[in-house]
Amino acid sequence: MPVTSPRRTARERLLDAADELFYAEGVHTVGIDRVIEHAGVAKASLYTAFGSKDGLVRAYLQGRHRERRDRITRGLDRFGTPRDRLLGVFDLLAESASEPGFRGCAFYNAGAESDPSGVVREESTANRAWTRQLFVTLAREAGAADPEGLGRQLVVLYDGATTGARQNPGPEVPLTARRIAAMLLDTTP
Amino acid sequence: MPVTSPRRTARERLLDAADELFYAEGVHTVGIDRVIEHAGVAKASLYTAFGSKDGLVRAYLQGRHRERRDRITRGLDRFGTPRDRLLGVFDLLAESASEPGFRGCAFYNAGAESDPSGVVREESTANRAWTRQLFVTLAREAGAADPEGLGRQLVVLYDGATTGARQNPGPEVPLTARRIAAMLLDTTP
DNA sequence: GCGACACTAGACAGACCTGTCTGTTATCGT
DNA sequence: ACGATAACAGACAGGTCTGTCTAGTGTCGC
Repeated sequence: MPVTSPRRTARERLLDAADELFYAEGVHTVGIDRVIEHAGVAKASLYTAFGSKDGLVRAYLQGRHRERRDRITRGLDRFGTPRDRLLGVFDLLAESASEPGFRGCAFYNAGAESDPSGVVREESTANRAWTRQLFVTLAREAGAADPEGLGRQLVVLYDGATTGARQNPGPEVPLTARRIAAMLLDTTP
Repeated sequence: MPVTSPRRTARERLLDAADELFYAEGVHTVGIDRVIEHAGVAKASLYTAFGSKDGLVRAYLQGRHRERRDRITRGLDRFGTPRDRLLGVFDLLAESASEPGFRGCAFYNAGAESDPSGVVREESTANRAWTRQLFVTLAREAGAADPEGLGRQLVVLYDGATTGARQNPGPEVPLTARRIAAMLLDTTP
């Protein structure tokens, strides 16, 4: 098999289409037919690859989680000091929030109109747990006296920045959060 | 007519049912039939009173906005100093977030899975504008050097607290936001 | 008493949704 | 060459959704 498959598999195209449509319009609003049409794929291929719409939604959210993790961990490499790495999370959010098509947190959006039990909840808590742990770790590396407490505060800022940027796209809101985070770092060294 | 009407009108019962069901399960998830059944009302009554489901959604959001405004303005009366009044907004959120059935911001939840144009967007921006103005006013009364800037920061905290409390009900997250807000007030007097 | 009005009950249309099933075509390892 | 596998196209079933329409019921002012 070649390194880059000449023909993308149906599963990949489905996942790409789902990612695009689900994020832009919502997992509930977008129906199966829209996804398979956008992917150029037969309906049976979806059900052999993912089993159900729930399975596709789960794969979509898992992909969002993995991509977000990779983007952040890779993006933080460019920052030198622990302090800059911590604040860098907000810089990266400012970049994401400036890209066209930014619509806030995919997990929150998916969960807002789904029954709380089920696929969305699971993937959402996994994603949130990772974010929280990221901030705690960065706070510890930055020499915070209470890394757990500072991590909790940073999560509030991060959530607020994401929510605000959703209604108000652009880097402004995340950078406002970044400024508050910097103040937290400075006053509790 | 008596002061308290003996029989609640169909419109009122519909609005109550919509408020309960839409907030708990989402405007998109809950269908017309669920609402009229819960209200004990005929379908025609809904369409003569509100014209369409969109009309009912708009009335639901307007009611949420009005109730939230009243609860906050009334709730802030118990606080004395301008500083306490500003931080009191977070205390009130902590109380709301502790009530059973708290599910975060009704406007964000409704907007997460709706097309951006339309009813939800309009009511949502109205609600956000009011919140923002509230914080700017309170910041000014508290003697902030830059009320607009501080207001923006407080909105980020408020959004973060609401979002966090949705996934993690109880007073903890709003009180974390309150602590950060207090720090902002103290460091920029 | 009576007309206006608000409301109820429920059938119905037309659209859309998920999921299944049939049958056909193409590609690939052996 | 050939069987397995993957993917195609699309009809179909069964359900749910919004919104309309018909027809009947009660209540209130006058």
